[in-house]
Amino acid sequence: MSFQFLIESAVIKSLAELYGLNASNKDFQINETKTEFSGDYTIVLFALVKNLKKSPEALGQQLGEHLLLTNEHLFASFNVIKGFLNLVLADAPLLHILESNYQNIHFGKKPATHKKVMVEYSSPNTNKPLHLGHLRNNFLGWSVAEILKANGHEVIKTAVVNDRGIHICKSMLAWELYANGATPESANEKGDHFVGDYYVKFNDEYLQEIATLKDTGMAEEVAKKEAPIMKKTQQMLLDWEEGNKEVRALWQKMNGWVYDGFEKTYKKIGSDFDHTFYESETYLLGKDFVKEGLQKNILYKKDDGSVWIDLTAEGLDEKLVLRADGTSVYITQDIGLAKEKFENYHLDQSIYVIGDEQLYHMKVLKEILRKLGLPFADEVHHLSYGMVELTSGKMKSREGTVVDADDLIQEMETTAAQHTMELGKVNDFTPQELNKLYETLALGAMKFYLLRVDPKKRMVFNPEESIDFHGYTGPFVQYTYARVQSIMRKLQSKSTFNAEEENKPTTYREALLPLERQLIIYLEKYGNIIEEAGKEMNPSAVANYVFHLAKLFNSFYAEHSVANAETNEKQQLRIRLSLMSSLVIKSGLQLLGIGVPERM
RNA sequence: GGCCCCGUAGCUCAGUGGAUAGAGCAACAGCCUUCUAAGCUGUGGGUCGAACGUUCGAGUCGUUCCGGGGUCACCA
Repeated sequence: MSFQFLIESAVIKSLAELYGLNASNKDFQINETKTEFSGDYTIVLFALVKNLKKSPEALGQQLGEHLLLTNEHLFASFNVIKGFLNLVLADAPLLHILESNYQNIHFGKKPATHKKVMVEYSSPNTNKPLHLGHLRNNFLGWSVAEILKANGHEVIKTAVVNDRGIHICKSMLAWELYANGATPESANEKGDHFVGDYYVKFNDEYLQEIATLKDTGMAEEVAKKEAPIMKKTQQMLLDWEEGNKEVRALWQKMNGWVYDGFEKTYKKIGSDFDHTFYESETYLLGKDFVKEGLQKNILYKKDDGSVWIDLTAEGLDEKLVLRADGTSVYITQDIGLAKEKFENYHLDQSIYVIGDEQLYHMKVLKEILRKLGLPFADEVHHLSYGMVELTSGKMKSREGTVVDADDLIQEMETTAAQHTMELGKVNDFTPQELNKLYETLALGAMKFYLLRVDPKKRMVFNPEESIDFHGYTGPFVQYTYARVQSIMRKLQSKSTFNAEEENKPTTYREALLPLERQLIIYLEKYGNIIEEAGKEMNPSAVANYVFHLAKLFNSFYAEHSVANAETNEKQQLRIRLSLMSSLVIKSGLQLLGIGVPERM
């Protein structure tokens, strides 16, 4: 029962008792009181004024008095300024929140809803290593899954690995032509990078062949099709589809290398999946729907035998769903896979974490599912996110500006090590402990940096900024957690400190000080944040919250001492405040996939 | 060109139709014989892309325009 809800209910009740008004929470607004005014929560009265034919001031006065009278346990006082009724909460409910939750690791989380949700994210191609864009996708998908769990849903994390197709054949062919049997082991390279090199090699050769053909007077468009290396690749794809043993063996071998590499990266960044779909196993799905769609006249066949759907009435275009030769296109298998997901897992909702460049594609998919009359069509949700750009513009593999995920992590760890050494606070750590700390900080910085912005928006990756450990960053929040742990260690080492005593419920007689109040009120909102972040599927709401919480705690920390509190009662209170702050910070960071160090 | 998204401080971003638009970075000025200074406190910095409109009230909603991006593949 959040304060927000309690106040809402109290206001509705008062409006009924005072004026016989049957109001709902949509008829008025409750805001947090702005810092320049005194109060904790504010009722905005303007919307009510019309119905009640009263001046805002008079209404505020009457409502305030009535609220205070009927909820003396909740409110301490009120003031009215223009159309705003500012309410000050009493200490007792604040202390109650603190007392009953400062050790509650489930604080803010929702009870089970029995809603089953699948989150598909990551979904890499097996022809090159992961880059910065994949990181945003992975962090986002993982975090949204955790946030949905915190909202009480059952969540299944999945990846769809794009392991077949012409682009995969490109690296295979290049390896065959130029590798002389080299392997990741012989080259001493991570498997995904190794294969990626041959993908690059393919493109280099391809461009050269095009240039050569153009020199003979061939038009560029024709040259692109006629380049021998491209023809060989296409042949390889045909061989693959026919199940040619050698091609399949090569394919398996090279994909295996890539998976080894991916696994290392996933493990490092903490991505995990309950199930992985492989396109090589799903790409034939969906063809049945084409037959069905033709029978129902939802789809139509062109003269060349290709099958289309007309979505012009929906404001979209005509879209091919099956090639003239009867082979699937991307959307064909998507239709099949969508059904597979719902039927095999009995889902209530299916979320796709995919970049916004595919907004149109996903819209088309949903529309086709709807037209086919599939009952789950409306429960397909595209969680689209914006591209990550560099300060210099877009990442372009051709210009070598793609930020590689593994490199980036390595760089961040190096930076974390530098900062840590300079500060010299953990000189007694073992090398293992140090490495663990660097990893926690590096990933904390990266994840926070990529998750703190609204997923829907494009974002700029600024290397210097991302590596910053001050201000609105992961390490800042982690630091705040470590600070609390440090306080507790200090207290426990004191002979006067008694753990038994510390756990006894306390009755507080001294009034809460402003920062103590603010902290409790802010901590109490955590549940609302989880709910909001879940509804919007937006981890940045959590990042924002947890940062402000850390900020607030640090102000409190600078202003008030825990160890040398004025009285024993204040010390007990501040210990609980500190514990609860660190607990919520840890919990919130966990939802972002970020760990906390005990010392840093 | 059609459709979709975005324009908020020098930079990166917050901002459920409500009070004098906020953070971080960068700049400047303070604070470590007391719990971790990866911190705290303060100062400066804005025509919320532009114009109309709706509203008691617009950064937020609507229309138009300007600027940026995405997409409209028998690519994925």
